[in-house]
Amino acid sequence: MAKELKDLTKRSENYSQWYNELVVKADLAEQAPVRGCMVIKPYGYAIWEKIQRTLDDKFKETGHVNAYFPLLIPKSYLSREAEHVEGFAKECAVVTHYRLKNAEDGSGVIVDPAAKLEEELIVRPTSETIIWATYKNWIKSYRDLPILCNQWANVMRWEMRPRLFLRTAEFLWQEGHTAHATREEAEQEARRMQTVYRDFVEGYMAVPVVRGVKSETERFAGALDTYTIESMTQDGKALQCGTSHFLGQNFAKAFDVQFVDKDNKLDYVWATSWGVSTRLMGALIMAHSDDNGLVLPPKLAPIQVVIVPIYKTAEDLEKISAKVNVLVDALRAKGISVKYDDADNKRPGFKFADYEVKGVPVRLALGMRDLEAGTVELMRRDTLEKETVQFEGLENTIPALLDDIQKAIFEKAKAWRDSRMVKVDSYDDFKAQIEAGNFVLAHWDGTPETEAKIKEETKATIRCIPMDFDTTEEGKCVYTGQPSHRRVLFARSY
RNA sequence: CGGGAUGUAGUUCAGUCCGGUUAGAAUGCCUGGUUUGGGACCAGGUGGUCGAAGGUUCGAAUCCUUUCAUCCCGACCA
Repeated sequence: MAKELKDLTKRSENYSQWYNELVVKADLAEQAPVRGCMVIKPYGYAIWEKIQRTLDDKFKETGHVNAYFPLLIPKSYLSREAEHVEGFAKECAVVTHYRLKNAEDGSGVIVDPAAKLEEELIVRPTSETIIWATYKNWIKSYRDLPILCNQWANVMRWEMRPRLFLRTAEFLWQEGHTAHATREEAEQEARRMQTVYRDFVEGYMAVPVVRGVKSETERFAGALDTYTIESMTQDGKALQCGTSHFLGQNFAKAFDVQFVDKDNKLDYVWATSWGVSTRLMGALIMAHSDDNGLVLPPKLAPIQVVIVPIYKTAEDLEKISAKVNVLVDALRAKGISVKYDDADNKRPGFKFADYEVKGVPVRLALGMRDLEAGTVELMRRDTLEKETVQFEGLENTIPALLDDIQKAIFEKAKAWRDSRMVKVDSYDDFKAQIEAGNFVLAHWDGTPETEAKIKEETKATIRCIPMDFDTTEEGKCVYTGQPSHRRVLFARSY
């Protein structure tokens, strides 16, 4: 580990390459020796764990419980809901056999043809089908409702073009699946989880998002409504960070899940499903990082403060350590994650660069000069500003500094995103603004045909109909000139 | 699955057009020493069945055929 770590491609030169290099050099993940799959390395996983833990708490607060359903789904389940199959069939991995054997010519193991499965099994691309086949047995009466389950799991979608964190054949996620007695309650649940996601992504990841509802074509396969939160990457594309679906009674009907209501009438259950994945890591990286590497919001940084000693002799190091250890204990007592890197086999300059690539929010450097003057050099990763401050009292100022960095990162990302969200009223302007990498608010006649034409001609899709700000306004479709009652958000996307 | 490119050391690549000593560089890694306030330096060392299979040839990283894999641009997608 050394020079190879840094020397990132500049973001402006080749965004994809910069992103890939950053993921690898920041030690977050790497390509697995399996097609389209990813190894999440300990440092990357530490961030994911923080995301997991925080979200899981939010789910519990909103009354949800965790459960686990099988990885393998009988093929026939998938075909129960017509739209659902159509959406996922093309990207499913299929298990056809259950045994290997040694090849007779000694060339290794082969699939045993005698062990062919009667019915093939699908590696879950999502769990609606297996879960609804299970819920059928759990639900008889309105007294069994609502069911508010979540599962943390891996899923597999045989994607054509994998990209670390953003799109891999296998990914980790969380999928909530709820069952309700009434339509209103289910719709409310779907919207509630969308706001849970928004609050998390903005509050913890410091990534600003546009909350909205998907157009018919962009909807989840089998949903009546898909609610989304969309973030912006630094190359001006939209990234779907989380989705929450109102599934209506589609799955209940497909899996025959009926319950007896208070009036002793039989009805189908109302459903939602919602999820976020390790793609959030991609959103995080693409929202904040700079040419020096990752920039992590303090709330998710595995290491919030790193301390680097600068010394010549073992005695010097001892003196520095004695002083630093007191601070380390004081900070840890306040719940701050601190690393004192006194490793003797790397030089300070190397450590500086290394922790910069890894996005550690605050760095303290302490040498003999500081020891005599009672000072310390403090650098914040988001601005890269260095200043020499008094050592005494640091344990009191650092928590506030971390809060400050958290806010600053969000504000910076938001200001930048806002500056790239433009209203557009002509198709020429529309094309120019999309080409420039902006989010475009434009009138649309509401038809899938127009949506498809625009996508074909500009590669821009409707990301959502925004919900957090009012876009209601009379106007004319930017493409057809037909009347429109509100603007919708267009962008190119990942 | 269409269009383009590339497979040579852990990594990034040179060498391939025009076949010919023992296949190179940088970087990493290991050892020793000097260093240490922004990615150290010197010396020595380790490391490659040239993606795989077949063919042409006295001789193949280099030419031919087949195949596999990866990357980029599309289509698909959290």
